[in-house]
Amino acid sequence: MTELKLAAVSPAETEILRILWQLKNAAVQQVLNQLPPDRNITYATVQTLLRRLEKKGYIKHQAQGKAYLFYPAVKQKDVISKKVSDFLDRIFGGDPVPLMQYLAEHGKITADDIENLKNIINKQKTEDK
Amino acid sequence: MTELKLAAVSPAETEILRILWQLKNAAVQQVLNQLPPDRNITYATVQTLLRRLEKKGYIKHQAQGKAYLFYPAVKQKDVISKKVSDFLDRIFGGDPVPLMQYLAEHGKITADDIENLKNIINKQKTEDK
DNA sequence: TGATGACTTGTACAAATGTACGATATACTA
DNA sequence: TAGTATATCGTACATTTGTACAAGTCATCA
Repeated sequence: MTELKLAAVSPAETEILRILWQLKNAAVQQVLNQLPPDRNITYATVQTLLRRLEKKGYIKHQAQGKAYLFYPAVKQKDVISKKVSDFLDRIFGGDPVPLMQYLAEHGKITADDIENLKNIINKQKTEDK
Repeated sequence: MTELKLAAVSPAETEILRILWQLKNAAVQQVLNQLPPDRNITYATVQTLLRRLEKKGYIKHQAQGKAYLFYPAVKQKDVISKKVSDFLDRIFGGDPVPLMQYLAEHGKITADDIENLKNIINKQKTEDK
């Protein structure tokens, strides 16, 4: 249970962080390219977001020639954990079931996905923490 | 597909709105009581949040003696739809599966819940929009 | 070597957010 | 009817957030 004692990640920052996790590491430009086409945002803005994430301690960077290569400094799981739990509290009072339901109804979830979930929770019952 | 053309609901506002949906209608004090005990927030703050929600068009009120009785003016489904989809985009690039997975792993989901989900998606296949 | 272009740094700034105080109005009680 | 508790209203205010320009820097190419 690694507690995250860092300043909160804002929504826009989360978006950037997600891309960094995905690419492992990236320069400003690469992050920008990875954003959805309809996401109108400039190079400068992405840069600011990265700077802020670094200041908050979520990412680090290393020089790579002229540019900086940014990379995550925190475990994805920890950040997601906090984000999801906050989100759940706010919108469903903490109960995950309605969210699952919502996703099943509107989230392009397949029967296979459900099968996998079943396996996940079965495995957990086995481990029986 | 009712488009919500209202100003975005902030996280703190969402929390209040959720309680209003739950109680159908409530005065400031009742909303305050419904908040988690560890949620340190004053009467005045809840009041401000309610005022903002009303200004944004998400709730309305009617006088009830000295106090106001607030009640939702938008469908829960519409707000949740937008919130979840934004959240998903930011944190998982829009893919609902990782979130489902996360919930299954950490979300106190039971085998029965999964069974219900299966029914939901099966029914959808049937409707086959 | 000097210009070109890609980068970083410094800075800005309006709007949104979270939080709440003080003043005023009002219903109820003794 | 006067006092008390309870509400609303007007305001405030520090931060955070989203977004971005302009100036300075440095590697590379012609």
